[in-house]
Amino acid sequence: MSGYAPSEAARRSGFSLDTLRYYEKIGLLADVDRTPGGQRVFTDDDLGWLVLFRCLRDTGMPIAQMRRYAQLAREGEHTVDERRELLGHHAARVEEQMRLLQRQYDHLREKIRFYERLPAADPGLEAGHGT
Amino acid sequence: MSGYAPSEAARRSGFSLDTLRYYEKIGLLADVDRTPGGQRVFTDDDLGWLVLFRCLRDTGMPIAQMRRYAQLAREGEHTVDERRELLGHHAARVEEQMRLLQRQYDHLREKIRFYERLPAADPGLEAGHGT
DNA sequence: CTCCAACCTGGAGCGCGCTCCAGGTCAAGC
DNA sequence: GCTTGACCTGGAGCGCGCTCCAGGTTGGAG
Repeated sequence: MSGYAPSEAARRSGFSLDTLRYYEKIGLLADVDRTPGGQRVFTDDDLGWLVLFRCLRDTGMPIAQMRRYAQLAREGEHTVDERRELLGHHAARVEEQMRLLQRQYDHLREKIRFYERLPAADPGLEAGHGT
Repeated sequence: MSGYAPSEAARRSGFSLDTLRYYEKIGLLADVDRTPGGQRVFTDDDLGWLVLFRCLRDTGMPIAQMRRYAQLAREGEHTVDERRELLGHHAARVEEQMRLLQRQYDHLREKIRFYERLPAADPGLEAGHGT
């Protein structure tokens, strides 16, 4: 149920092996278990963290902030408020990001609609900036 | 109506002066007008391009692809199909990007809801991976 | 005519998030 | 016991998209 080889953890998390090692090196993942010989063994808990990191990364959180979150979580219960605030602020930024993306997507779609009306079009419609 | 100093173009486009020069250097903006003394003068058409570049950039298009688009547009009418296709493919990627962002945002919100139920909570609810 | 802020060029440097490499170790299957 | 593929470490390198710098020029205001 628990105890995954590095390659298995990579497969399950979708991060590369190098990225997993990198995340440990910079302190995102801490205290990863080892075999007596020194090879990593990832737990379900580690995989849970990786799911979270993927979520935060995909929503554009810089690694420094993920590190801060992870450190707070390791410090224990008394950092709960700060963690909630950190995630809350991030969520607000993501909302803004989504609005911007939607707006620019609409622009893009409009531009494409312009092209789609062209085939039957009069030359002379060229509306600047590359049509 | 037309003919903006660099600083004015920067203000209007939201790109820095350095970025404007960089975009010209790499061939995104081509044939920017100059004063006899060599200083740039941006036209409304240039600003139109910059609006487009901002749209593409904000939606995650790599610069190399913007360059390709701009070059096609400069080559004339016969590249219209390819340009439409390029934008269409990009739009599809953007849609995927929006879906992912939404999904991860939902995850994030769920995590935050967990924190918001904590204040009145029993200790012992700590659900791993940093709560 | 003088001043000075805005502009020019070529090229180096940076911040981010990995990714790759060399040279060595570990461990499961035969 | 041997082989071999997965794994280890430390550190260098990379791709992207700018950003900054030095050292010099321009051009409008007074």
